[in-house]
Amino acid sequence: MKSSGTKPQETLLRQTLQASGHRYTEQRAAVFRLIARSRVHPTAEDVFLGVRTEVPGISLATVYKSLEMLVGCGLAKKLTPPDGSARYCGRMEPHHHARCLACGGVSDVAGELGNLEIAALRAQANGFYLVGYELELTGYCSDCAPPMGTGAGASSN
Amino acid sequence: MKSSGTKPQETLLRQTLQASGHRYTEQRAAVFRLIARSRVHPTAEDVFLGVRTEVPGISLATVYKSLEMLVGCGLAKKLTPPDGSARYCGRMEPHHHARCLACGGVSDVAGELGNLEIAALRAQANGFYLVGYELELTGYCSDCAPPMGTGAGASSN
DNA sequence: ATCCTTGCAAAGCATTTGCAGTCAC
DNA sequence: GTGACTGCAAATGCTTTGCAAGGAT
Repeated sequence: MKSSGTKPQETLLRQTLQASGHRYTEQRAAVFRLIARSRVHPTAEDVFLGVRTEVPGISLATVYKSLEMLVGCGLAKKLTPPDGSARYCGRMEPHHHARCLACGGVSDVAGELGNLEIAALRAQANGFYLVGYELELTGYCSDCAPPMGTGAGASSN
Repeated sequence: MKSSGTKPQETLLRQTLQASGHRYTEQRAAVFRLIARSRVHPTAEDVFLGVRTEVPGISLATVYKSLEMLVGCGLAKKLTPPDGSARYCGRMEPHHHARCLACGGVSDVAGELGNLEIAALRAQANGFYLVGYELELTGYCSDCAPPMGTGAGASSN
């Protein structure tokens, strides 16, 4: 195995923090590592519990502050389910989110909207300057059976 | 002008409530009317303040209960911005939501995802049974200038 | 040495809940 | 008449904040 003294991920964090006038700390690094690695969109509390194994003394307030700072720097994204607490996403490649109506879990779906679709949206969104988008799919994950004979249909609101 | 003693909107509400085993009350009707008519995605508090002009004695708790019930019946939709409080949407035609990064306002954008796009999502969402979706656009509304020379780009996460 | 960050505990909000009286059915 | 709904107020739970001590640059 090859080990480099400094992981590229850490370098990215250092540089991004510096660029936005923030300092690199053990706590922020640990929070970043955890959400970047996680695939389950942890809540702030999840991150807190997870990070405590690496940084035993960290406080929940620090986790909140770190998460918001990462979001501000573009290193994480905040998901806000209609129920319960906010969830964070550290994988920054373009993808959508699929939320299960039964178990509440949120999983990632690869892909992004096509250019035609985007162009159509721009045209419709009269006068709105489009910067980004967030597509959340709702339905039932493979572990949760749909409530029988549901007519397959996808409706926006 | 032609006036019918009972408005079609009220009938819809009555029937939907009955169908799901709930009762028709003045408070619920007022809440429903307000969000069905509103174009600004009011918060629970907004609804509370607005409905009080029609039903002076209504309480905030009742507004919350009514809103959640309407969402449960499919007569309203709940939007959960990453900041602040939940917003409700009573216009049920397919459309997207555009949230302004400057003023925080949410406006509607007509349209729905194309069938090709949906099919692609289904294919990607391996094992996920798709029921619906919610597309939120982020950017700057016509009243708020974008922070100058921003490279036009739309990125999902 | 400077000033940003941390950790703690308390505060702040939005939302929910328990309960007795009231109302729709 | 019965059971659901309302209004009130207290409770809950997530998130934020103030401040003194500690750490990064």
